[in-house]
Amino acid sequence: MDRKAVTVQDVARVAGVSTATVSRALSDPNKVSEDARTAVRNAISATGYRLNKAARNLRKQQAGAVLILVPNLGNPFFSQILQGISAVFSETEFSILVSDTSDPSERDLNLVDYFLDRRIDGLISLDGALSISELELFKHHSVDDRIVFACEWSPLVDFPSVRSNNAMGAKLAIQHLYDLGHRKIAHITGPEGNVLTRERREGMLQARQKLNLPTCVEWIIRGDFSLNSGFLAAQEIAGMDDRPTAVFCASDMVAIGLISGLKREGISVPNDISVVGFDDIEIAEFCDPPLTTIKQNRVGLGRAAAEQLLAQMGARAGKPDRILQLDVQLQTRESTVAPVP
Amino acid sequence: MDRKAVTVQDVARVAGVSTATVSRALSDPNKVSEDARTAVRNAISATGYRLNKAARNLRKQQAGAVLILVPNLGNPFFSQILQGISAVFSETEFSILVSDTSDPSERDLNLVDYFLDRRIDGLISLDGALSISELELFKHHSVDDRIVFACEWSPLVDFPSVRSNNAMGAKLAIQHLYDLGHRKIAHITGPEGNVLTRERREGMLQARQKLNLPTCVEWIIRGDFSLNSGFLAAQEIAGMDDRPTAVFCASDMVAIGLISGLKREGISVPNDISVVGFDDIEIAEFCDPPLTTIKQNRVGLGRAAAEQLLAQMGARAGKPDRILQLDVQLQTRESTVAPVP
DNA sequence: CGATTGCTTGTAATCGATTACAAAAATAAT
DNA sequence: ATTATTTTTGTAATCGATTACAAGCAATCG
Repeated sequence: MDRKAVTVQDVARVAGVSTATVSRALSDPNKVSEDARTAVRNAISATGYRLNKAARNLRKQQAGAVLILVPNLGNPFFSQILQGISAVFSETEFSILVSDTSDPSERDLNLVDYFLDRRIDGLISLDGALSISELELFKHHSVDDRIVFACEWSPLVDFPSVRSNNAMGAKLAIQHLYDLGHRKIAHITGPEGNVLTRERREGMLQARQKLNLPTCVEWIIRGDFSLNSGFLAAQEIAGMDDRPTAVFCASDMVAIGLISGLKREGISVPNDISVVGFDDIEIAEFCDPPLTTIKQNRVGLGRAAAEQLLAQMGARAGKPDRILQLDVQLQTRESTVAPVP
Repeated sequence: MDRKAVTVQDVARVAGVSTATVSRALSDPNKVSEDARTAVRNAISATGYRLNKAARNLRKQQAGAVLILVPNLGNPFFSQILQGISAVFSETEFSILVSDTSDPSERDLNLVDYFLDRRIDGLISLDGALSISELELFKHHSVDDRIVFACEWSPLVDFPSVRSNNAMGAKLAIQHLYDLGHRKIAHITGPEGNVLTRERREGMLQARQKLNLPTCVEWIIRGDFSLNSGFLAAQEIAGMDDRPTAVFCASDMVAIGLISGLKREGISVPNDISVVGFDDIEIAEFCDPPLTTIKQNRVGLGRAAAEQLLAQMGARAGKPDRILQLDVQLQTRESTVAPVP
């Protein structure tokens, strides 16, 4: 670190070739003769040469990094997607920067500045709630072809996106409860304005309609994906005249909060009320009772998003501009049973 | 993005000064006259100039980034520390790179290469299990003064470290159980070789000795911080001739798995056995029963580690604390009660 | 045999900001 | 008024890799 850096110049001198040849030997070996190639290789190991990324980035006008926008780093759900993304990029030249959009100290920095400052070459956003002005800036500076949404997405633009089939998940959940014999099914939603909330609620309403299930507005309870919102919903349900026999929750966290709350109200799960979650977080299996839920392939989702971004950054000509929807599965456990007659 | 970049040259021309003055106006404004400063400021907004990080980094021989090593990104415990780290660095010039040490694809790359390739200026490791060869390489290339451990640390070296007072946590847990009247207290450890496992076990043994509690080897059960290891430990406990009346778990996840497993065995928490966790993860409050646990200040820990690294890198006036130990608190909930006589 | 093509190589400009050095201007001191 | 000192400024070298351009050389072709 301290000793003066070894540069291509040094390698060139030792190898008895020019710097251009060294550089070519590194980036595109077939452009160089066999002799030169081995000479360079030897010189590199003799000198202990290491390529300087900053110099390359400056010359090539790139950053060598991508930014991952996470709504909440403290949420295990997102961090597993991050794991998938990380796995893909670790095999490339790109480093990954991580930024938490819930962090107010990051909020003052315009996202597009990351691009303009040449700090990143691409962006994966797990946050669908980017402001319209931010999104317009992306287009205005024409960096919109280097952005991918993962998990969540913005309904305001048609950027490429990788997501789970949320509507399908909702349908699987409702169908499962229906098959068990439930007819009075409640739903605890996610936060208003969130695309996942919308997709899951729509999917549920469609399934409900198709099965001719009664729809009681009281049974659609506003939540926000959090443990606490589930806990609060339990009180609401406990106070209902016409109680549902099953509840489909927009997330596992809500479901766990709900179960905790229902117990507090003296209502047993699954005996009195069946509960279905969404996500299949790790802990779902160890709840009491173990949670029936909709399983998302989070790591796969991250991987797919990363691959998509790499494709876009590589082949700028053919932009697939697609929406990739990953299937979800019903994971049956013990929080759902047939209703007592 | 596409249009030719605006450089200091352009700003200099518009402002009617030299590039040196522009650069100085940006990095050290008091080195420049008031007139020049405003002229530069105006020229910058007139031209829409943005500083090119790659060029600066090249010239200043730095990377403008720090690497955060996380043992497992999918674990919410670590990601909250990350949140604290992120909050600090977002106010600086540094970007944060994140790498998952459990990811095999990252394993082939020597960590010290990140430094040698000038991709990072500093490193925060949440993983205490770095190999001795890796640690020696750090010293050999004298980058060891730009490394900080957070949460975990390596007993093989004396790099600066920010950690929770794990022994204190263990003592608080044992004392709490003792005060409730428990005398037969079991412990489910973390994975062997882990420093946190060691600290928590030692702290527990010390507290136990001080209180003159019986120590039955059977009551020290090997775990690995995971839900499943807690679940398995339940079976072990159920099969004991002399059952403990309380269990202190090395992590909340273990505790939750344990409670789930005990229920499966027909053993009730807290009526038959009291349980204490460690970490106070968000869900601990919503378990059934809500979990008594040792609360760590994870975000604070991340912040402290970040501040420490900044101090070491010289970017900030700093405290030279080599080892910073953060206090932990007992969080009493309903998983612990007095034992039935 | 001269001309054309293809492969390999080297020279030198380039990416954009920083800074050593020296000169110029402004201020203080004698 | 002159010298010494400080402040402000500009010129040009520098960081290290990439690549446009041109040239050298051998092989192929008519």
